[in-house]
Amino acid sequence: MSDRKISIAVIKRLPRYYRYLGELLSNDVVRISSKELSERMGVTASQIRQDLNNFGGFGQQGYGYNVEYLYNEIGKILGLDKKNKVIIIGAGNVGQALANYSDFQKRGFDIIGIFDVNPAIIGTSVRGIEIRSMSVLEQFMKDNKVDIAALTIPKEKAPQVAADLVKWGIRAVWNFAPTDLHLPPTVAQENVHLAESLMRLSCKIKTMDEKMNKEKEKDKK
Amino acid sequence: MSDRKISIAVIKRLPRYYRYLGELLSNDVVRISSKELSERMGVTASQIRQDLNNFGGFGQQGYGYNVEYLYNEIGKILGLDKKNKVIIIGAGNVGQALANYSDFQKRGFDIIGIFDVNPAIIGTSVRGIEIRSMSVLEQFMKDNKVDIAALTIPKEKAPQVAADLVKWGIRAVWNFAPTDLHLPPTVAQENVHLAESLMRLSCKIKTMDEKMNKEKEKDKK
DNA sequence: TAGATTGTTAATCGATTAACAATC
DNA sequence: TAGATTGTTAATCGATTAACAATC
Repeated sequence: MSDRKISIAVIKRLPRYYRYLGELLSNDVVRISSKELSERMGVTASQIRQDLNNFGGFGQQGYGYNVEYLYNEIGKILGLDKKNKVIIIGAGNVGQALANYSDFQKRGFDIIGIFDVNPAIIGTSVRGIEIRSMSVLEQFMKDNKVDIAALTIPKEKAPQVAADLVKWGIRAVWNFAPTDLHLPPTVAQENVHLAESLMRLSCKIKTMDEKMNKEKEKDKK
Repeated sequence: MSDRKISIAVIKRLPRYYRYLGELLSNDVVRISSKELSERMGVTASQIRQDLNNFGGFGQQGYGYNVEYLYNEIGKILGLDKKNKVIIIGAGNVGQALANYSDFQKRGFDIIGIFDVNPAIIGTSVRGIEIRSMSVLEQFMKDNKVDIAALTIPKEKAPQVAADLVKWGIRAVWNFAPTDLHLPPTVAQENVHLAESLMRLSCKIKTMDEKMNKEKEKDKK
């Protein structure tokens, strides 16, 4: 099997393929060619074939790709064929939003615990999951094989909590705190930095303004 | 001035520079060299100099960069020197989380309206902002110069609402719905696809497992 | 068999890194 | 002036696209 190292660029695109294939599947489309998929997705057919070939030949010459098969194979690559146990650290607005987001459960991500330091909410429930005290987190980690921790806590606390989680055997950190965590290379990491996303959006508005101004100037001449 | 087209790769990195410079600034650091910044951020000094030079010479040979000046200049590039008016479409969990996130206000993003279709919550307030009916959105857009709309609504409704917003003059869409919006090239767009981020995380766990298994096999020999 | 479409190699493009002259 | 560090050009690297032989 492939010793090829899958580039981060390819991994970034996989969930989007998965989403499009899921839609095709629910529309009862049986087969699709890289050309047709490329037109729907707005990418090149070449890229699709190149990407998929990183994982082995999923298609068939003269036919294309079987939608259901390809959907399932990409699901396996993404690790969606087995359950992941998730805990949420920080039951603020974002933490509660994650807990309430049913799509995650559907994809095999089971939220098995929510933790917070605020005594006012410890003991209450979100979606049937009790909010526990941070003081019982270590014991909880010993009792449960937790895969993923979503960090929705203030940036000041995030590095220490992340270090503790690593010590207690976490396998992946989904970081919503606006700071960079320095995790060992054995622990997977994904950052969701909403403030940065919003700044990029603002930056893009500015770029567009300038582009339009330039075009106006050109029109004048 | 520069006719250079700023690549999307550079724009993606700018908010992170901005964050690090903000931290240096609050630690009263006056000047910094690309070398020192590169060590803190885990990127090459070459890349920092290359990136910053897209926008003109912010540094000084033999000295480095003035932290406050550079911070403000990048802020301007990101469009943070002027206020942005933001509305939130969809007052569910994510919409409410955004409304409650005070960091945005600090950076000049003013949330001036929240909209929803649910009669049970229309009229109530989040952070002092009244939740309005979607039926008054068109009039609201006429009365207010809205820059950015955060879409935190189900994916089925997102394309139509986005099209309406474009018609009514929105300048940028911050899309949280798990679907691709096809906006005209004059409207800026940023997608936050949480489910995709979580899948990538799961994929990375898998990749690490395989890597570790391979190393174990090697150790056996 | 003829047509279609993949898998894969080669060519191109763009982004990152290295190197160094310019200059504070 | 000597040392430091930028701005910028050149070299390298990796990712994307094009092309086409293999094959269903």
